[in-house]
Amino acid sequence: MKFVYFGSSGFSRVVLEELFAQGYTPSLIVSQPDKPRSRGLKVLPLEVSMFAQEKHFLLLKPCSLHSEEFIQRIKKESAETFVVADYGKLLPPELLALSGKIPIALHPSLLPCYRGAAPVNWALIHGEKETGNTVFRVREKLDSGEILLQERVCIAETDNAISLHRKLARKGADLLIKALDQIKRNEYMLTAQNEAFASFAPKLSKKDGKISWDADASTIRNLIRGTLGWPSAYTDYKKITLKILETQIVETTVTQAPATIVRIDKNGIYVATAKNLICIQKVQPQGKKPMDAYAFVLGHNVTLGEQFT
RNA sequence: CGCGGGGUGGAGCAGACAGGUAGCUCGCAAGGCUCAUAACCUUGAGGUCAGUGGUUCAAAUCCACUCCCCGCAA
Repeated sequence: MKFVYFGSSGFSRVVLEELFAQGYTPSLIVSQPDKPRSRGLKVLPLEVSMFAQEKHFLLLKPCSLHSEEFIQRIKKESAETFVVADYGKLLPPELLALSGKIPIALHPSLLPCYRGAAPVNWALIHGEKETGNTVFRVREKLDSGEILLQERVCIAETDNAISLHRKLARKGADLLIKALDQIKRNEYMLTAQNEAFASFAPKLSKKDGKISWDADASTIRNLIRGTLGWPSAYTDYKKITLKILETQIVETTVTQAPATIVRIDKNGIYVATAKNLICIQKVQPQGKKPMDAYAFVLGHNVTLGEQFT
């Protein structure tokens, strides 16, 4: 079936790779324009664009989805459907109208929960035990269209934002394929979302990664899991900003003030929280590569009783 | 030319400003102590100090250039 793929991020790239691996190749890929990113003002293509270039797919990177030129180009494509996965912009009605059959999108949450830009991160931050994928009909309003297919996915205790994104992207591709086959045969069911249960998972910002040691250990650990990759959870030790990458909870009675280092051994740095200890196992100091927390201790004379800020 | 940190035995760091024997905390190896241990004690191996050129009697250290890694910002 001929379809146009809209996507831009790393998550979207994995989905696209899976579709490609299983023989579902879009006739055209639409990604976002290259943007200056990373240090040094370099203009780099986004993940989906890079994949498209590697595989020599037709690729468009329109600045505006409303432009006459772009609309005409899509019209000419006369695709049977559109597949959207983390494109990052809403598709305007005049564009959606160009999809032969219904346009569909993949969203890595159990809609109507966690609509928006960062559903996977927020599910982890909230300590959810379960999330999922939803394939829905693209409507003008964000993540609000009728549901075609939905699949539940367990969140493991060891999952983090990176592993869960990857897991959901792979499973999501399978779900999209199922939906594409249904659309092809005109054998799909649309179920309206229950607006009463809708919730929103907004884009994260750097501030969201700041650790409050006043919270309990599991809340802190969930933040660390949910923000891994970007923006990452961080705290300050003396003048150094530390990203906290891996932790473990140690259930015990805490007598020291939150943020106090109460124990150090080869497993890492044990820090007091409002409830239980959290053992920091892996960190990344600013300007450095990720390292074992104990390695950081060795080089920086970390001592008991010191506090993170 | 967006801002900034960094590259020193296997790991993390000090030494650099005020050039002059390669240092610290670990790890590793061998031995000892111990009921025992990730504890303690002895001893040991392991470095062209990212690279190239320059200054100098002498460069990890000063100067110039190059390569690589990372944080912020976007």
